[in-house]
Amino acid sequence: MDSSSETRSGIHVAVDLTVLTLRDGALNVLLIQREDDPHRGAWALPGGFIEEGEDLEGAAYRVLADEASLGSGAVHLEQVRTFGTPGRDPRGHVVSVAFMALGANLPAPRRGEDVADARWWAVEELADVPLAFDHATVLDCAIERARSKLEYTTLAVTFLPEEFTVSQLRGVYESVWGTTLDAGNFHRKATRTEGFLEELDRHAAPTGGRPARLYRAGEGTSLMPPLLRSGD
Amino acid sequence: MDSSSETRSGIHVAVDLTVLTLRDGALNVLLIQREDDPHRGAWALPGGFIEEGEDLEGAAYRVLADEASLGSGAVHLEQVRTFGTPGRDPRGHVVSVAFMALGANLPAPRRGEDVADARWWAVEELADVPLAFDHATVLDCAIERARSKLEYTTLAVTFLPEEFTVSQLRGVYESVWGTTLDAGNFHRKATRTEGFLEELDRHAAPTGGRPARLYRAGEGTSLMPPLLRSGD
DNA sequence: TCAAAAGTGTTGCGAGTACACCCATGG
DNA sequence: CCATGGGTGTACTCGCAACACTTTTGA
Repeated sequence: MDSSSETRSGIHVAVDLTVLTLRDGALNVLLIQREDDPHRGAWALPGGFIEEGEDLEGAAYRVLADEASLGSGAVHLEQVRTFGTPGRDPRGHVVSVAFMALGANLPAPRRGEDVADARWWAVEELADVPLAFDHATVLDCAIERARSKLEYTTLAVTFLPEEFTVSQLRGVYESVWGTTLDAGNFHRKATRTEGFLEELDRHAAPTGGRPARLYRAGEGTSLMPPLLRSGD
Repeated sequence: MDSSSETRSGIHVAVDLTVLTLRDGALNVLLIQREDDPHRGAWALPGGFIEEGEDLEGAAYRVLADEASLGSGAVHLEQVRTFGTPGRDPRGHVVSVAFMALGANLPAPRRGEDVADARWWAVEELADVPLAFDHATVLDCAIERARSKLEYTTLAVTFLPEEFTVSQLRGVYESVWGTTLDAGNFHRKATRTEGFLEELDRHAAPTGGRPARLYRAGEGTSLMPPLLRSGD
């Protein structure tokens, strides 16, 4: 990735990543602080230009490794949308394919090359922070995609470790949606939906009450019928 | 658009369009027959390279005009997904942003430049036809998007003229989904869903039975609760 | 009068919501 | 014993599927 600020001729293709995880029960996104112009010092989504012969997903995984020091192991990567309005990048015409990456317990990032700083931000506290380029729009788009995919897919489990309790799963929904859900109804719905959860014989260590049974992700990927955000 | 078959260096960005309409109660897609290599003589989705400084949507509308002789008036254009696997185009590394365009009563296409032929195909009869590049995948992706968006948006009306009957609207769902729906239940659902339909005082000419009231599209864009494909 | 299409009524079922209530553990 | 969280039972409501039925036209 050429991070100089000179204008470049031709159309360039980039990927931008919205990396989401849960930290302390809040939805967090990984931002990097730009070391170079344009938008030097501003916070931005990790991203980079794709190289000739490189796959879009491949480029996304490369950026994940370079700028976020995250391996491809425990993340769910998915294309969101492509942004290509001329002028969105002052260096020239850049068409950027936005991805979202979801993971469980992602580590604090090491800062990569061309990056002044990198850290997790709670999406709630991000309202006032001006982001570089059109990344505020890209971020909104990815978050809305994640929120809606929780409704009709089993994607929520990607925010959790391999073994988890129903309460933890409910916590994912509550954190991502910013709502509260009825514990009993959620338990029934989650455990009775075919393919969502696989019951284990073990229990988690009690946290002040009755110990919760452990589950792991089931085989299914779609939730039918879906789990709807109530206050919609 | 350079349609020669020589390999080009650098990464190129294109748009590919899945233009859908209803003809004789069947979902049809517009394909063009390629005049030049690669895939000379094969049927393909209309598409073209974007020019520097050109918007993605702008490029899509330009292709619609050039290759399908369709104005931007009566089509709903929407981005679907971006395909960028190296090798999908033998000329070099081409990243293609797929769009779907939906319209009512779209005219028989004039063939544009670099196009040997252009015509509508019923998507049903397309199973055996080999398409150029990865366009079979792109087409499937767009059709599935259109099918699912009928469920939770008011998009179905874009397949109809400005004034239409509830039966015609039901016909859209039946054609696109390839199902049959209960006429009475559909009528209730469509007319009672807030923002979907706006009732007019006129009736359509009878077609062998009681004349149907005319409606036009309402203000709303989302269907809540959604209209689900039953056999899912 | 009959066929055909538009539109309404009715009933039963499946699923969600609210909330009461029991279960199992630690303090 | 009590507090806390896990998990179940139950009553109410809402929306849909099925399908019978009425309305309004042309032949």
